[in-house]
Amino acid sequence: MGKGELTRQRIIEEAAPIFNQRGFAGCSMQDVLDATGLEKGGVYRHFESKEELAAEAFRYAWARVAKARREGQDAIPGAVEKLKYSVRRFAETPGVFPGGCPLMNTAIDADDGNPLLRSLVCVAMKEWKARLVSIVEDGIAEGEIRGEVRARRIANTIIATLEGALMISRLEGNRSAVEDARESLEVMLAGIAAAG
Amino acid sequence: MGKGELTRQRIIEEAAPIFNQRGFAGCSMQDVLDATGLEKGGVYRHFESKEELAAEAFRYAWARVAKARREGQDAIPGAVEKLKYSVRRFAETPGVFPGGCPLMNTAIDADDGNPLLRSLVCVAMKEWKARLVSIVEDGIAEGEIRGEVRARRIANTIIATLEGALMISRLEGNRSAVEDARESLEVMLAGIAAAG
DNA sequence: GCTTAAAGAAACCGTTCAGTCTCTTTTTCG
DNA sequence: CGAAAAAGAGACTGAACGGTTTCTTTAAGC
Repeated sequence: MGKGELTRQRIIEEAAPIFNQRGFAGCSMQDVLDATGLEKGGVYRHFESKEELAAEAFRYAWARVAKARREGQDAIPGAVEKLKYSVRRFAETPGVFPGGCPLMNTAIDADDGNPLLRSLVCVAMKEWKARLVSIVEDGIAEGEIRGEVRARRIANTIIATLEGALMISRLEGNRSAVEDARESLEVMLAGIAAAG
Repeated sequence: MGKGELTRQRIIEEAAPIFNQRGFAGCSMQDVLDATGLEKGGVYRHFESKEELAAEAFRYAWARVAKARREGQDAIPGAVEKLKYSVRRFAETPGVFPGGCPLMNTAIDADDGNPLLRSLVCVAMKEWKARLVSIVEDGIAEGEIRGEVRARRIANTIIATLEGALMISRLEGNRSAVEDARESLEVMLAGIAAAG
């Protein structure tokens, strides 16, 4: 990797927390210059616009967060246990990235404009949901989860409850909401397991 | 109400949807001028800063949304039924106000800055949660809800799930997430009722 | 209807915005 | 080491920013 690529990556890594904390409109290029110590020319050599930088910053932030949340999940046996682990893992890592969840932040920030960022969030959401759906469907196929359980409903509920709880927790400055969400989701997940 | 008060109110009503859609930093005073048809002097006579206008706009937007969600709730008998009604009502009115839920939007927009807006959101959240907690506690007192149920956990879960689902639904452009959230919450609420 | 105060228009302020361009410095590679 | 290419500094552009001020118009109270 040449020096240029290295600088480009460094800009993304420095800019990502700022964009995540202040949003696209709330983060100026001057903020990025201050954070990186570069000048305009140094940044605009690597990105042709603020939007492109914001898009790369989101990609980076989401990759970091998604990886942290996924960590250790593959080793967990059983669909219900895997889902419970996902929930627990989310509740245990509310502060992996400065500014909260990039998915939620960018979704709210871009849902009434900025088609590029919006489409990136859409893809990220689809992937996360697909991962959860696939775990549920595996569990149904294995006879571990009751057949009438609707996988999409479970996935939507897990994502919604966790993300909503994170919003509350960040607003209130404590972890009670994510902990409560975790407990409620565990009860729900216990309820989808097949009898016996 | 004099003409001045009327104009002030009109500015708030016209500005609120824009702030809710684009966020504080993403909405310029020029946008407000365009929406109201007024000039700078006409707006700044009634508000001493953009922040004050944004605060009033949030107050207005949240009052409108909260009222719509609360509508008809008092007439519902029984704690569990009241909670179910709240959930159903939320799921039925995802688009009461342009730009989605002002509580979530402003929470995300202001959680890393803007203390004034942040504090207003905090109060709104506290009130909503207290309302739900009080319904659950009433249900426990009446023997309708099991005594070991933790009211705060129920309230946090309902708010988190609904708000998170609304975020997903708005991102995806359909109602499936809020419908799934409603179903899951109804199952949870059925589960807190006392046996018999 | 006249007077007075409120309301609004519009020019204006300094600052910051995203983005461009030129020129210098630093790599990189033969 | 030396030449070519890449990287970065930093001045500059014009537009948009939030906010102020002055002056004109409109509405309200007697």
